[in-house]
Amino acid sequence: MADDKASRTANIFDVARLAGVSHQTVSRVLNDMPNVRPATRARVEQAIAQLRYSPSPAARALVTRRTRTIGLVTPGTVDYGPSSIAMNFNFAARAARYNVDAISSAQTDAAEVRVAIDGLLKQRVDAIVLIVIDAEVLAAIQALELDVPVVAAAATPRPHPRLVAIDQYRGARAAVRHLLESGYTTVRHIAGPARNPDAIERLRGWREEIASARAQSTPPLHGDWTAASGYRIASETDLAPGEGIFVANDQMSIGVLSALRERGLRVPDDVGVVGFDDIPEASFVYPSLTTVRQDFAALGEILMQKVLLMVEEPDTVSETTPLPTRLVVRDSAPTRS
Amino acid sequence: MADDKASRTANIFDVARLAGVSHQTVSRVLNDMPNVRPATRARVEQAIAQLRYSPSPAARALVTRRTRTIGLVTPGTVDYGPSSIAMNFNFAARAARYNVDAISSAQTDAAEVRVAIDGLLKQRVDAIVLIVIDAEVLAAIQALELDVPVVAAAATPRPHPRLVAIDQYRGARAAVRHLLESGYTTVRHIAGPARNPDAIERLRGWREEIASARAQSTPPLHGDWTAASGYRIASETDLAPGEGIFVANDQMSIGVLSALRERGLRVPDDVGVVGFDDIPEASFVYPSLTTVRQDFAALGEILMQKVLLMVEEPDTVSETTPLPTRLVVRDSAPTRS
DNA sequence: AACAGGGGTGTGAGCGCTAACATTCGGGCA
DNA sequence: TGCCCGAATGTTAGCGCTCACACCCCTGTT
Repeated sequence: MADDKASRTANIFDVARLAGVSHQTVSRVLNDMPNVRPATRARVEQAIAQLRYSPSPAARALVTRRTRTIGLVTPGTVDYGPSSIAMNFNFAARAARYNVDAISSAQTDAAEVRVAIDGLLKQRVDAIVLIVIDAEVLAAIQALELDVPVVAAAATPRPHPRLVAIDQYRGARAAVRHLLESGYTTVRHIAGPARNPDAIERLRGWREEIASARAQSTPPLHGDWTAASGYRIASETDLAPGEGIFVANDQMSIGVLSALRERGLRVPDDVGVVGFDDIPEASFVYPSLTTVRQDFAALGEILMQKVLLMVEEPDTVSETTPLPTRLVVRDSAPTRS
Repeated sequence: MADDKASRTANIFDVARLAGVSHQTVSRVLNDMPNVRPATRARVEQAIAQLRYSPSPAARALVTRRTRTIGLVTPGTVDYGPSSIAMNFNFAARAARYNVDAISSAQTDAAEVRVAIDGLLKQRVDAIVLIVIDAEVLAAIQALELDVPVVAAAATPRPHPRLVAIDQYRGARAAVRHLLESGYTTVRHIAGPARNPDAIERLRGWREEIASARAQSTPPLHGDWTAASGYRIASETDLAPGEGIFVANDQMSIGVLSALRERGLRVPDDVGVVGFDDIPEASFVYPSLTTVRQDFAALGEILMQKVLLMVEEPDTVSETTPLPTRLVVRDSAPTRS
């Protein structure tokens, strides 16, 4: 198996020599530049294949000052929503021939995330993507004015050029409206973390829908997205039969259903429950969960589109309209008039 | 904000000049080499801080031929187990000051994964980590003999130097034993995908425990890890009261519980159910799920340890003993004598 | 017939770092 | 006093690319 010279991997000069051209011509072929005769191009491509040559990203990055790598900061959890977004973003990035440098960071405070971002910057990523971070952390990062584009997946009351989101607000309103229209007297809200942007938007949607329906308002109860927190809150809270509960995600809903069961409150007869996300298990819990479905695949694509735009023509970047959601009605809050 | 010269980012020479030393001395400081006078080191460090200098990974990679980046191939799903492993590996990699180049790949066939791996190789990653891939795909990759270390998280009957795993086999045996000891006449198995290594080991554990207890054997039923598949299988299968069901993961268990409920089979009175993974929702489904807990955090660490070993001293790499699991008993299969 | 122009290709420099080697300097010892 | 040695530092040569520019040759125009 001994190649020419200690069988080190081929470089652009090896290819050039084999194809009988200069290294610059090889470079032109590699970068799809015009002004290369088809016959020459073919010879070069043949040489590339024969030597199993692939250009060194390091050498390229050194001179172009672009790494074709995007830094992705994911929350240090395995929650369905964030994980789905991350995964779909990964697909989209690959389709655009970008690499993803991923880093999981518990997003407890700005310092934590700052460290993660600094790590990515040291890698000279071309852009940074943040997934549903704490609202204050998000603000802190936005204020940083890094010299690399930063795009975040997070909901806000008004569209922002550097944010991409699913329409949590309208999704929440639809969920609450459904409960009210199904005859529940009012709707309580078991919310996500108080500073999570998506949680805030769901809460806002709930609050405004309650207000516009002139239903009785109650204070929101904040969980931490986990089933355990949903269970705890639903166990401790004073719930009247006839009320609906809008839970900010499906995992917490599972905890809520468990608590209601223990307390002898029947769902949907005594209490209606609507979740958010439509996790794959939502149809199979008992009772099956009415919930708000989000199109994470589309979000991943849009995230990447925005990244490309910010990297390539930062000036043209404008607000992105949040993606719509869809209410999926199941047994925990069936349609009744 | 105009710096000296068009405010391009500082390089090693800028630091050297500011500190009044040669660039090589700066390099020595950067790489923690000995033979630098403490006073000199301090001056250099001061200059680094003042210029906010950070060394270019591209330039480094170009000369050292190491990128300090590990390629991570994750399945293109958001399943709890693989996601947890990926996340914990990410933490461990960061702790070891390595970057993670992540790539999600639907692991349907070897070609698919091959493309993902080739992409990582083109990035010149120092090592590749594969997460619970199809067994045949795994074999195909192992056979490839890439010139980069490849470590996989996947269970096998016998330990392998390039694999790291949690002891699925013994976990499965414990689960099945628990059901038998609790009085169920025999235990059926709703397995994972037929070619998934972890699924295969869980199946093997089930089969051998059944055999050694001389309980009646039944054919395994293969799902695809989703609640929907668990539901479908449990709906279609002929189940006798008094039997236990060992389900290869918790999501499928949720589907199974749903199907049993519809069929009027009570859990645990008529049928006992044990899952695998101990997802955070396991305590909150109805009835709460007896399951096998895996220590994904530890697995992530061990994965990284193995990677480091393979990168730094490939010859000393030996088999790793699979990590133990823990049976968590809840209502779907309580302890009874 | 001379020349402008452009497609096709080659040459040289330099991106920012590390590795290898060269040099300096200050003792300790004969 | 001179020499040697090792610690501390400097110098030079690439790593493998792209960019800017130089060059060639053929065609079409005046």
